[in-house]
Amino acid sequence: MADGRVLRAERVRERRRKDILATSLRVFSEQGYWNTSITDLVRAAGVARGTFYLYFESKSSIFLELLTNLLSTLRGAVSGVDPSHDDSLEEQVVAVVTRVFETLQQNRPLTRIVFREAVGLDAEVDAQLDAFNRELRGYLENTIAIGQAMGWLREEMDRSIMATSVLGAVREAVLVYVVRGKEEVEARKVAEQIVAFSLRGMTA
Amino acid sequence: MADGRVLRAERVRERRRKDILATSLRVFSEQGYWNTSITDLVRAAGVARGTFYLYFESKSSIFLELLTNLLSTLRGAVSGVDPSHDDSLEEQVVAVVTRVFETLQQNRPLTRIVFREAVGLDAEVDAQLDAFNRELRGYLENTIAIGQAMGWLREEMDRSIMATSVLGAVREAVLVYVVRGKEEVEARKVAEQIVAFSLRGMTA
Amino acid sequence: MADGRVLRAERVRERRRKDILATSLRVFSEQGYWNTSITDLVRAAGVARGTFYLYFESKSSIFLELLTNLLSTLRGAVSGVDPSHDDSLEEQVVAVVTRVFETLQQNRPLTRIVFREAVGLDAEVDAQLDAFNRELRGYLENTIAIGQAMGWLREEMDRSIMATSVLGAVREAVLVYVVRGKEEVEARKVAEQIVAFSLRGMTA
Amino acid sequence: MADGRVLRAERVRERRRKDILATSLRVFSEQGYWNTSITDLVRAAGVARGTFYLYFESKSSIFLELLTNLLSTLRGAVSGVDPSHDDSLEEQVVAVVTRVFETLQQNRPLTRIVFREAVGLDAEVDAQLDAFNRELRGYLENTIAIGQAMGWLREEMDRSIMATSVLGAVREAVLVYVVRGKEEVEARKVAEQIVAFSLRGMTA
DNA sequence: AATGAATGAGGTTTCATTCAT
DNA sequence: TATGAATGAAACCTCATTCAT
Repeated sequence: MADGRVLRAERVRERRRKDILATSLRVFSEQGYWNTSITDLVRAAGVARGTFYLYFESKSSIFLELLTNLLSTLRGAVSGVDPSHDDSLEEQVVAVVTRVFETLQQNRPLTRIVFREAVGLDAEVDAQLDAFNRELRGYLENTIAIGQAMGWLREEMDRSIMATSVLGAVREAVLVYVVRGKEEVEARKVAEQIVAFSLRGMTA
Repeated sequence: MADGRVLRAERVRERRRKDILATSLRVFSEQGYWNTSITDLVRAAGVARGTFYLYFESKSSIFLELLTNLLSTLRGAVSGVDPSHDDSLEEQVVAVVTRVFETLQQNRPLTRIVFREAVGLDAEVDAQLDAFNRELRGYLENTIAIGQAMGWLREEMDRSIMATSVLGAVREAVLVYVVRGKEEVEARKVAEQIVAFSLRGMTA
Repeated sequence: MADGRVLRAERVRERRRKDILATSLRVFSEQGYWNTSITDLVRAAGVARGTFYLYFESKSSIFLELLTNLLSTLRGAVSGVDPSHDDSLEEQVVAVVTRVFETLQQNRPLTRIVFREAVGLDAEVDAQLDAFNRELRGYLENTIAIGQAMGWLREEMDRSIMATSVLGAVREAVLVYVVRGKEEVEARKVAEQIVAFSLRGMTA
Repeated sequence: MADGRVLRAERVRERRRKDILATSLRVFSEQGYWNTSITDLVRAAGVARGTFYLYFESKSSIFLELLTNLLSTLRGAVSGVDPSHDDSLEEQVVAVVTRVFETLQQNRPLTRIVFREAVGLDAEVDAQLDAFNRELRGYLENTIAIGQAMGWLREEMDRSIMATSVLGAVREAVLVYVVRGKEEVEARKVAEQIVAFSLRGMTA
């Protein structure tokens, strides 16, 4: 009995937390982080000022939580390539880029904020983003190294430049087609083209 | 006589304006836009609070001016390719990217702010950035169109994706080597590699 | 049966009330009234916030109750002198002061708070303190009047001043030896000296 | 010219500071420190909230300043006794007590707050009060030592108790006649009686 | 009776901008 | 023109108290 009550309370609490997170996300994405006040957040969530602080420590902490969620979802979308896999390496890379793209498409508001103004917001936020960027570059350089070892990718090209270029191409595509773009594009198609571009370039 | 006085006053005025702009740029780049107060700016410039408002309308307007300066310098660095020119098209593109890169290297503090937190700061700032981005994409798509017309670049690839990828590759390189990087890299070398990557891809 | 249940509930209730009072006293004395929050009190008592309000009306009311307890204990320690008693008047006064001193020593935490910050806390608290102070002065002036009537104390001295001085001497001793002092002093010895001082002064 | 302007501004500034101090003192003494908000202070002073912070760091800092003022005035009123002086020692002590009393009478609102709620308000405030109390006791014990050396005061009495009792008598008199009392009493008369009490006691 | 989530008034402080000098 | 004191809206956050469960 008592347990039932406690459990239910727990669920309600969790639900309320999610609500505040969700409405805050919306408000942040509409107004931008710096132009959003705690007042805006609580008004949107329909709770009292104090209630906000019952669930979150501060404005930056709720943002950090939103960011952490996105990054962890993204980490799930990124997986290493496997030369012994049935699929070709190119197909595997296309699959990863597609998943990343889809993940971001499914989290457009959040993607929008993170891409627009996450940088320089807060020391902890910066640290998380830096860490994620390092992970991404590490993953990319590693993948490129495998490709080079297999004789698939050119040996003479600087790995750092290649990783940078690929990352930039993907990032810009996200900016153009997810953050700025109005209508949704087909993730797989974009991914295929970016990968084709990255592998074979533009020359005929 | 009076004219001399007026002229001199004009020069003094112009000089002071430049001073405030320069010190504000430094402070913004050190602390970030949102963490910088008018107090910080006037203290750094050594003028009174009121004086600041004699020269600039508001905190966001001085930032807008700094941004406008950078964008106009960048516009100068970007020039169209000319098929009838002596230099090869690739050489011309490398030259443009090199100039852009060098320009940003020479304006590191400003580049840093613009890349980190210019977005979402203010409607006018956003508009300027959007316009510039559109210009860049337009220039790129145009260049690609020329390349395709000459049979130099693949016909079957989506121009928008190509423009996006190239722009992203350059932007990321700026982020990595100018904004984040500690030591200065050789602009020409980076440009050559990005262009090589973009034209011929990574595959052997 | 039912009666037994009711009685037991009553006892539990009383016990819990005492618990909250006791832990609150400790917390108040450690942190001071104004630096103590209801959160501190309920955390220390191990009850829910709402429970606190089942037993006490407000933060100031629990303090008032603590104060009332101390004052009523103190009232018990103060008793009138009796000229027809076997003990000398001086001995009787020494006994009273000793008892007061001991009472306060036994309630150091409470004494500490009352002496430090009871004043200006709340209208009702102020009223209680005023009433007690008036009682004390009344008792003292009365005792002095008896002494004067018996020819024991000087006629020409202002009774109000004498009462004030004695009260102040005792109060300061409490401040120095109970509130501020680390180690416990012997109540009787202090009492004897204060009385000696008050009766015969410092001159040789 | 410029100097005149600067000087005048300085004076205005100083005047405004004094104004805020004076009205704050009044409000504190009327409502008590803890029941007074910055809003109360600025409303009473007729300045904007921000203006307050132009002159004072915080609520506790303005209180600290008021306290420091009173303590420094009091320090001026307390001076050592001099056995070789023409006036008798008793007369000298009476003079000191009178001056202290008068000083406090002239600063009734401030005296009221300090006596009522200065303790436990803030670490720095506590430190100042502690230091002053130690000074007072030191001065008193020293004076008593001189009296004992001259054979004027009893040797067998504990100096600490004597100092405590005298200090308490004076403090209580201040409480009764300055802090609580409605009409002003004659400082000299009270001082004479307290000193008489302290020197020769109450017995006939 | 007991709980603790929710409330919202009110706290202190900051800061972009104005304006009298 | 230059100054910097003054402004006051609005920021973030706390906490005594209430109330649905």
